[in-house]
Amino acid sequence: MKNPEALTIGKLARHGGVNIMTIRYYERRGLLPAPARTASGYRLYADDAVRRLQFIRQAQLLGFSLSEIQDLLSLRMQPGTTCADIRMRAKEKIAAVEKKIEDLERIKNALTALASACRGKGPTADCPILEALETEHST
Amino acid sequence: MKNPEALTIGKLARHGGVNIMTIRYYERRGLLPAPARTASGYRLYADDAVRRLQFIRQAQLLGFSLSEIQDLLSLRMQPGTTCADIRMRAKEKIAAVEKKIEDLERIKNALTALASACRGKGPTADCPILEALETEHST
DNA sequence: ATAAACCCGGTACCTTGGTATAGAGTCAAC
DNA sequence: GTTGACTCTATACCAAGGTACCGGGTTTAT
Repeated sequence: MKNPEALTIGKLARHGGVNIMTIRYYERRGLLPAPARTASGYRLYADDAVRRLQFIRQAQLLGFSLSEIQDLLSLRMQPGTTCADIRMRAKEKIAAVEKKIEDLERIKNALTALASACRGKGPTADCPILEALETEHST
Repeated sequence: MKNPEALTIGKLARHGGVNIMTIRYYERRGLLPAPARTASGYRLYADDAVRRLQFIRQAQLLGFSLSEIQDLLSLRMQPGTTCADIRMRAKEKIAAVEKKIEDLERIKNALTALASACRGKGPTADCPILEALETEHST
């Protein structure tokens, strides 16, 4: 290991704040390219692996699944892909997030209605929340 | 099968709009009590099984996990449990849902900012979305 | 020169909420 | 009296995103 910029898997992991196994997992999934190896088989990563890992982590934080990230990464590689293609993925994700928020709002409203119907006194036999759960009711 | 209110598993499944396997799965998980059996081993459900299945389905729609539903069901059984105990579960769930909504709002805002920074023109090399993903950035 | 720390591949395991398959037995109808 | 629909148990499999273990080899530091 004479190359000063080469990282072993452990260093890359610490750098990126992830587990070593996660890195190997990403490689198996095709999210990280297979790196160079030493004569004894140790993985050696160049600096761009750090950026790549960063990319994956950030995209995950923004709600992209690993498959979607794979898609973004391969889009980026393909010549002919434009900024508009990427932006479309972002817009789709925004729409999906908005839908999820709406679903959760509906759930929250239903739960709030139930909780406020319950005086919080008495035995469970009289609990309006439990009663409501036993009967069909469009959320 | 002489009991007019006894349901085979298939009928219960159709009644509740779930798969037969799902019912057996719920039984294994302890969400549905083990029903009576015919001499040949067929499950025979009474009417309350329909209500129980309903309960599970409704609670799921409100965002409760199967474990939480199990908790609700056993609470209901335990003498001494009050309406307030149930209401507390509902309030906790409301808080969890609110937190999830906040997380998603933050994600949505970050994505929206990225998408609006992207003019949607040019090659991916200049895409501000991809650039942003490669650099640390608190969402 | 030897112990500690690191890395290898392969496989199995975890969570959540189910679904599928196989091989066998049972029930109802014609 | 047999065909077809139904049910049984047990086991395996799915997505998603990892995590853990095992038995071994390697590198580094003292």
